[in-house]
Order: sequence, then structure tokens, then C-alpha cells
Amino acid sequence: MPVPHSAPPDNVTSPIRRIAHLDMDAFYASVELLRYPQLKGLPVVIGGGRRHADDALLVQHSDTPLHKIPVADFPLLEGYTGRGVITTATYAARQFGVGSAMGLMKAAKLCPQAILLPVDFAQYRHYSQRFKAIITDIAPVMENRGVDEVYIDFTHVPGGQRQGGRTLARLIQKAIFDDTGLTCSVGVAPNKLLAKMASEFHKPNGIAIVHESDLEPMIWPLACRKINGIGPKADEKLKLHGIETIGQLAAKELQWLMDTFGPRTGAWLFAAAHGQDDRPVETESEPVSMSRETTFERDLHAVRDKAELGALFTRLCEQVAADLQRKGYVGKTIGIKLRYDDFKSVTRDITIPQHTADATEIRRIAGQCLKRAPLHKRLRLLGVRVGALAPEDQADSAIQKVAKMPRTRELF
DNA sequence: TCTGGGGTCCTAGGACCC
DNA sequence: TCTGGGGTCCTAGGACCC
Repeated sequence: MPVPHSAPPDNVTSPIRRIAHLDMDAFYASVELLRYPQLKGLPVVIGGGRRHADDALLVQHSDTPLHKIPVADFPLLEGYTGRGVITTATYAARQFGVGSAMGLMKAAKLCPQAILLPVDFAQYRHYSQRFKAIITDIAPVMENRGVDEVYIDFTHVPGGQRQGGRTLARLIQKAIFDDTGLTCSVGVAPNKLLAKMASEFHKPNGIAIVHESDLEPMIWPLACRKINGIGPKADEKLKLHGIETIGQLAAKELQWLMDTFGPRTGAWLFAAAHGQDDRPVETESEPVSMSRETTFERDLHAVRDKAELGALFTRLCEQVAADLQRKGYVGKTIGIKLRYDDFKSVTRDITIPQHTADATEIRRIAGQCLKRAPLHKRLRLLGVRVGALAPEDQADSAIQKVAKMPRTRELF
């Protein structure tokens, strides 16, 4: 007997889900080039510079019309002595083997003539807001994925279905370029997972369209690592089982994946390998935690550097408190993070009965956390975190909480 | 010459409750 | 005394992402 099912009536053409992933091309470097066009084509490194390199730049930022600074006046990595890492490197710098997440000291060895710029988040945020505003003017359903990436739901946007989304992607690219001078790459696919992979296909300033039928020829040959969510650890484990490509992953049985990687991860891996992902594009999200952390210029000892450490600790608490207050949140889980000289980290946290955004209270609880952490090794990093956030005006006071609590829970 | 800072989500054990 | 089966919350660590 045929099983009745509810397919949409033929006269209604339900639009095909079209999700775009838009990725700004070399965002930080491109923004810096807007300000320093004379750096075009040169090896430039942007990173957490400190000490003399920053001092030199500070003068330039404040006193001189920036575009008039001769290239020779930019600080070079040569002789760099700080602890920062590279956030972005231009293509010219990458040719020397320099890349993001690399320590600046190492980069200075590889390419001492590279120009060092400090990260300027205020500037990146400004351009970030600008390109996102341009997108939402055209396609309102947009999800933030950090400063330089977004997902956009094309499905119900007028023209969003044309050429699989290419027409709209082009329109958005042009609008962003006309306004900011920045380029981006876009992937359009039936879901976020595939769109994210597609946006990498034709970088920079490219567009890639992926349809369901493209899974086998376009996605399966890719390395598993290209799946957003498979990092170095998972990749290593997959390789251990001889799985290098997404196609090889797709050839595995669901049950085997669940037995090998756990039920949740296994099921997710299976779906991902088959190009399946039904996560919606989320336009709103509430923060879960806010934190501040700092790596010291030299490792500090809990006893010998007590005063310095104490002052830093208080400052971090004040910064987190200020962040919370500025954004209108309160939290009730206060935590600390320590990183030792051997790079091992520990965390400690305490949940308090009432939400807070008060620096003194955060400092008091964080101090209790610190007492529970091992302090015999030297420290390289200290962090303070406030989690279990609630909007300031919705936070339960202790009294409201009692009132809302059911008097008895009669389950039997 | 080691390796930033700001996040999210998941897991796993234990406490505690019904 | 031992034996259950949920459920939620808390804590610690870790993977991963931008």
C-alpha cells in the first residue's frame, strides 16, 4: 500500500534553500592597506606587537598624516623582542614562510625586513559594521560570525534564487566594494556547512555556487579538515583510520562512526560528510560569557611578583565589569584562567547566588578561585571570566527567584 | 625564539533532588 | 544495607573557531 505523504502541491513552488557564506578577503591586511597604500606589495605582518615596535608606531599614529609616512619609517620586525603572535600576514610576507598564529620572534627570523603593524581592532570593527550594514540592506537575514564573516539566507530575498544565488552574491560584492574598497568571497549552497566550504573555492573576490548534485565531484575530494568543526585533533584521529577525504568519510557507516567517535560526534560526522546540515541562519544571539586575559611580558611568580600580579588581576576584573556594564549584562559564574610557563592552563570558577557586574564583587570571587589553583609554577597568563550571563534588566533578584520557584514538586 | 585574545560548545563526574 | 532511574546544576578541561 502506498504510504501517504504530504508533498507540497505542484502549483506552489517552494523556494530552494540558498545559504551564503561571505568571507572578507584578508580583512585586517586589506583595511590597513586602505590607510597605508604605500605598503601594497610589501611583506607586512599584523600582530600583537609590544615594546619598541609599538612605541614607534604610536608616534606615527598620533603625530603624522599617515599616508605621508615613507615606507622606510615603518618599524621592521628586525630586532623584535616581544611575545606577540601574527594575526595576519600579507601574501608578500607569506612567501617567506610567515603565517598567522606564528610567534613574531620566529617571523622576525624568517623575514626581518617585514613591516610590523599593531592590530587596530577599533578600525576593523568600524569596517565590519559598515560591510554588514550594506549586506542587511540587501538581504536582512544575516548571522554574524566574527568581524569578517557572515552567513546570509538568500532563500526569500528577491532574486536570491537567480543563477543559484550568483546574481545576489555579485550584487552584494559590488555594493561592499563600492562603499569600502574591500573585496570578499562568497559561497552559496543549500546549507551553512557547504556554503562555508564554497566560499573558499574562488578566493579572493570570488563566488562559488554549490548544488546538492555537486556533493560528489566538488566536496568529496576535499580533505576532512575543510569541514568547519573538524580541527587538528579530530583530523588526526580520522587519519589514524585511513580517512583523509570527505568522500572517504562518507563511505563509512553511521554505526561505525558512532561507535568510534561517540554517538553525537559520529552522527554529526556522518551528516557532514553527506553534505547535510539544517542549522538555521541565526540573526540574534545572546552572549554566554565575557572575559579578559593577558599574557605577561615575562613570566611572573605568585609570591615574588605578588604586587604586580595583584594589580593586573584587579585591572582584568575592572575591565570585565566595564564590558558587562557597557553591554548591559550581569553574570553569576565568576572564573579565572591561569597559564603556566609550561603553557599548561587551568581554570577555576565559582557560581554565586545573585548576578553581578560589579568589579569589587568579581574581584572578591575571582580571588577565591585563585586560592584553589596551584601557584607554585611561574605564570605567563592570567584571565578573568564572567559566565552564566543574563541581560541586566532580566536578571533574577534573590526574591524574585524564590517567588518563581514552585513550592513543591509533586512528581509522584 | 615558543605558542594572543575573545569566544562557543561538548563531555564527564559528582552533588543533590524527586 | 543495597538497590533504581531520571533530571538539573556545578565544575574542570578541552576542542574548535575567528
